[in-house]
Amino acid sequence: MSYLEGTIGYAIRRAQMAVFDDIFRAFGEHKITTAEFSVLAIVADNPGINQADLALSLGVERPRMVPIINRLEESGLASRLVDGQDGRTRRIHLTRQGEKLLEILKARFAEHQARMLKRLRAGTPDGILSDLWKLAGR
Amino acid sequence: MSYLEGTIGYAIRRAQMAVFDDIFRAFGEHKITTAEFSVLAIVADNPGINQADLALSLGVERPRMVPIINRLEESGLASRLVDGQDGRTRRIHLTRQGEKLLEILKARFAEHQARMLKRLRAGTPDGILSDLWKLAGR
DNA sequence: TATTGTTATACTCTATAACTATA
DNA sequence: TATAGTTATAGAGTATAACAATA
Repeated sequence: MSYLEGTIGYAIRRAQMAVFDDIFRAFGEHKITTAEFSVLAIVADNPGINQADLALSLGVERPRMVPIINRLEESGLASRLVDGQDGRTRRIHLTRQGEKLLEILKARFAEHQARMLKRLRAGTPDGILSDLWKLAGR
Repeated sequence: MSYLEGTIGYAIRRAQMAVFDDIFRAFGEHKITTAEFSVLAIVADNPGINQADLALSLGVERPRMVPIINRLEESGLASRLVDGQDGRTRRIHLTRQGEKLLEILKARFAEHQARMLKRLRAGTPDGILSDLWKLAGR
């Protein structure tokens, strides 16, 4: 094992590349990014959440939300609703179509996660580095 | 734990964000990116490696190497040497300065990795998800 | 003054395709 | 034809700063 392969930083990067690749393939024809999927999932669990809180949940800055929610809105998956009490905040909800798509994506995601857990079960358990490299597909 | 927090994909993204953040802070005033550090480390272990093989090692496309090695060369950390036998390939070597900086960065990196391993040892061991969230700092 | 959402801007990371020089 | 490196280009993803509307 090279120096780099013994570092958590490098191993986690390679693992994330492989995991995200598998998710993207799992979503297939729906062409939904992991960021969009995350927003759909959070909104489903927190109907009416605003964009600032969404950004906080995802650990990104507020402006990041604008293009993501724009695209979800344009695709008819989510909607912005101006709050009755506070005209500044937009409350995000899933449309019926968004809820339906999320169910499909969650099923695909479950298959993906099962594949990843299967990789982890392969070989002998041996700590985080070994786990990360298993996720990376090695 | 929310639906998203139970997914490997989301946990690994948050973990990578936290790990890379810690590395960047560890490198501090040297302002070296993880990609540059990776190249320095691979070249140190494989003096004379060419750019195509570097790209292969890192799992990125060849054009990615150009700006990275440009910057290392401009900073006086690495050098391109046209191969004597094959005029197409450039053999990458570290300069004395590059070797010296790499030693410093490796020391900083060791402290970083110790911090990460300390996080992993916190609490009860409970599989990859728990490990990833520990890396993420939660 | 402070906050929500937005716009403007820029920078990094990344890939693909096409080019050049060599083989 | 094929390969190594490069250039050109484009598209994500991200952040910061400044703005408009609202509180």
